[in-house]
Amino acid sequence: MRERLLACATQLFAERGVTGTTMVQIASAAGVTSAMVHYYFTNREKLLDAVVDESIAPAIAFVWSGFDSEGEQDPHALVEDLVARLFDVTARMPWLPPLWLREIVNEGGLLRERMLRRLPIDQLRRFAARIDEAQRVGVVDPALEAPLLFMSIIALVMLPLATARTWQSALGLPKIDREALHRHVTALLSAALRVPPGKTKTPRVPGSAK
Amino acid sequence: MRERLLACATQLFAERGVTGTTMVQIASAAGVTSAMVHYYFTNREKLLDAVVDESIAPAIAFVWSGFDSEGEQDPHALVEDLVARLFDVTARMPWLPPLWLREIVNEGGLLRERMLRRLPIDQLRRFAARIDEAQRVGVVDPALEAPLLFMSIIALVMLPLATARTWQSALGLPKIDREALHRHVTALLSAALRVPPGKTKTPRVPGSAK
Amino acid sequence: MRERLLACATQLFAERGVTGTTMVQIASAAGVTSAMVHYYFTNREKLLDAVVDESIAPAIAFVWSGFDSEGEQDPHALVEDLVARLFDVTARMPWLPPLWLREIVNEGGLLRERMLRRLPIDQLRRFAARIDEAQRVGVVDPALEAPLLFMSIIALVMLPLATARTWQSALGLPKIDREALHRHVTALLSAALRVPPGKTKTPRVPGSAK
Amino acid sequence: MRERLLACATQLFAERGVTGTTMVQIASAAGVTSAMVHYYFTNREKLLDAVVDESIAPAIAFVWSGFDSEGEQDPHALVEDLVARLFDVTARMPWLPPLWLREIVNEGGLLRERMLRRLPIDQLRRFAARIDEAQRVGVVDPALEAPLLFMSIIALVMLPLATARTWQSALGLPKIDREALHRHVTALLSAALRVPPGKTKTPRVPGSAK
DNA sequence: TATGAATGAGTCTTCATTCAT
DNA sequence: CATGAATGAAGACTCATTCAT
Repeated sequence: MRERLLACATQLFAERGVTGTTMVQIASAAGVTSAMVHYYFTNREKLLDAVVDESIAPAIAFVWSGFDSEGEQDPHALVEDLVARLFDVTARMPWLPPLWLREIVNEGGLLRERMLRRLPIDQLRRFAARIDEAQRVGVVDPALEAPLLFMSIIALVMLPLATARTWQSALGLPKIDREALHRHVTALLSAALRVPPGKTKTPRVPGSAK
Repeated sequence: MRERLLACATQLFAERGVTGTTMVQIASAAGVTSAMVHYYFTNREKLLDAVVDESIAPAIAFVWSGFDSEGEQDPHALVEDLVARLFDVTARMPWLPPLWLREIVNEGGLLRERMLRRLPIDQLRRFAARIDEAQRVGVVDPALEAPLLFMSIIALVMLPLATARTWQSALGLPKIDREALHRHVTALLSAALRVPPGKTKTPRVPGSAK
Repeated sequence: MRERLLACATQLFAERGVTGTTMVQIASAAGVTSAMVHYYFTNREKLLDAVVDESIAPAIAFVWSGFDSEGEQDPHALVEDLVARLFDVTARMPWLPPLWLREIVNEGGLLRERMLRRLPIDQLRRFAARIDEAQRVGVVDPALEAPLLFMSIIALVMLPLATARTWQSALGLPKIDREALHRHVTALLSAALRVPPGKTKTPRVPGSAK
Repeated sequence: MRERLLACATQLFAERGVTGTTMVQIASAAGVTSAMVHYYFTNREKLLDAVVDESIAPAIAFVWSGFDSEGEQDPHALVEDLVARLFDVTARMPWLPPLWLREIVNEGGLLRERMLRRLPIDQLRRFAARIDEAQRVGVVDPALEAPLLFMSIIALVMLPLATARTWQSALGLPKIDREALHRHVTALLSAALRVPPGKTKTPRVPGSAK
């Protein structure tokens, strides 16, 4: 029952936003009384904690899993892998993109504070560091801002996925196809990382010269 | 007073979300009673209408202004111009990115329905068409999905801007610098559009052969 | 303007009840702002006073006018005259019956207290006294309760007139015709007053015997 | 609790009118919070529905009960019976007369629409038809308007009962005595129905002549 | 006279929360 | 575990009233 309620809460938070979802709605989505939600989570606040800890955090952890272990990795493969993991996790948890955009990324998002503490800051920093190094080595276009790249990746994947089914189709535009989006983002990013022909220069790897 | 209230409403909607903002909050942000908000807007619904019509729609219109007139334009310049306009408008209206992300792009956003009717669908479609043609002509990397490109641009610019001041700085990461972001996005997109060296082929312009 | 507002107020009070009518409604019915109503009447309370004093009281006074002067009068003619005056006044002031029923006769009516002070109690009492005497003299059926007769008359005339146009017609019953109602009430009352054949006895007028 | 609230609501509606009664008043009359009224009735509108359906309609139904079954009935006895039932029901439900007058009979009454659908129109029509026939047969004074008679009866009984305790006593007139009123109305009506001596003629029963 | 702007109190309604069962 | 009954606080909205212009 507890998981059921948690799932319903997560789902509804993604659909209607946290502020827009009442305890009764969550309860009746799970087929029980709102008193049950209090029985299991005591509080609205504690329910939000649970959603962050038990729904969102694991999803994020998955995205970064495998980043650590794979010691020296080609930055291109690294990014490609990251994108793949994002598509993987959002396929299994379609509530992630809207929830992420609305309640975590956004200023004033209600899950933000809670999520901040759980973000893999170290990994984010290491990711930026690795890109930066790749730029210095001349494997990645130095025009990019290494610290901003991760957010760009997130944006490219998550935002289109967060726009509901109705969005594009309502405009008469083609519905977003996950496959197409995956190809599109991968193409876009790999082209963006690539060092432009003219700029190719001897990598200024520290110690490489002499 | 009316404009003042509208500005406060827009601002608060961006900060706390539409559902998270009460009439009293809007009123007292403007230094008046909540009754005044009803005096000028009659309704919460009508207030939302006004925010869409008078705050958001003009901002969006600006982004697309100048798209029509400039008949035949190089797609690279086109994209660059679009990005520039996005940075221009968000500099003057910093509430736009969070509001856009939370209440318009997102599934279940409360301004969504209202905004859908006012979106420049024709221009969106023409933009996609122009990219598509540029791909056929061989001026833009054919690996990209033309209909998705616009959303990618929006995502790359808006999402980082929507993450509040606290976001990155809280992580110990460098605060997002608009200038840096502009350079970053421009670099990323121009690299992405560029046709990769190997792929360069004779443009298959319809009717050009024979 | 003052009279205009008073007329609108009276009309609306009759249509929607006093509690159901707002100052703004009255004002806009007269084509002005609600501030004007306060300008002329200072208060909602004072407006009610004015409606009672200047709209209702005169109407009631008219009903009783001519009762005093006509010294000794046949009770049958007296009742017939009363009914006639009721039909006369309600023809000119169609708002009277609903207002009377809802706000004056009824327990908790908002104009009640105010009207009580202005009711021609003396005349009511004299009317009852005269009927009573007529019963003792044997000109009116002694089975009737003299003190209740006046209210019966009011009821027979006012209540049907207070039922709006829609009432009877909505039921598929014939719309109430003032002429028919007048005939009906007159017939009903004159038959009711008449001393039944068998009961006719020598009038027990005090002092008449000897 | 639900019945308690319903009773309080009905009572207060009768005393102060529907518009003049707030949810809080009803709630605190029952010793609970206004939220409870919403708990049981969801809505003010639905509360009004409930009052009509569960308080008023049954009372009205009782008045007409026994009208159908008694096949051929003397119109005089019929009217007498109707009056008796009206006195019966109002003795048990003293809120009926004021509520009836203010909110159902009156133009703009708030329970009107709701009650219209539940009125025993057929019976009203059959009642008029029966009186009409009695007039043709010569058993009832033909000067009366058959379709108006029912309303006259209602008026004669309900209006005096609706005038609160304070009404007559405030005027120094004797308080209305139910017994006296019953006798008075019965006497008045039976005299009114009776065919006047002179007019007695051979009933023009269809088919009786020849 | 007449208005528009402004307010404070009050009304209906919703919702998180509690608690006895 | 699960519910129904109950509450208090808050939110949207209305309305009488005031006042400067």
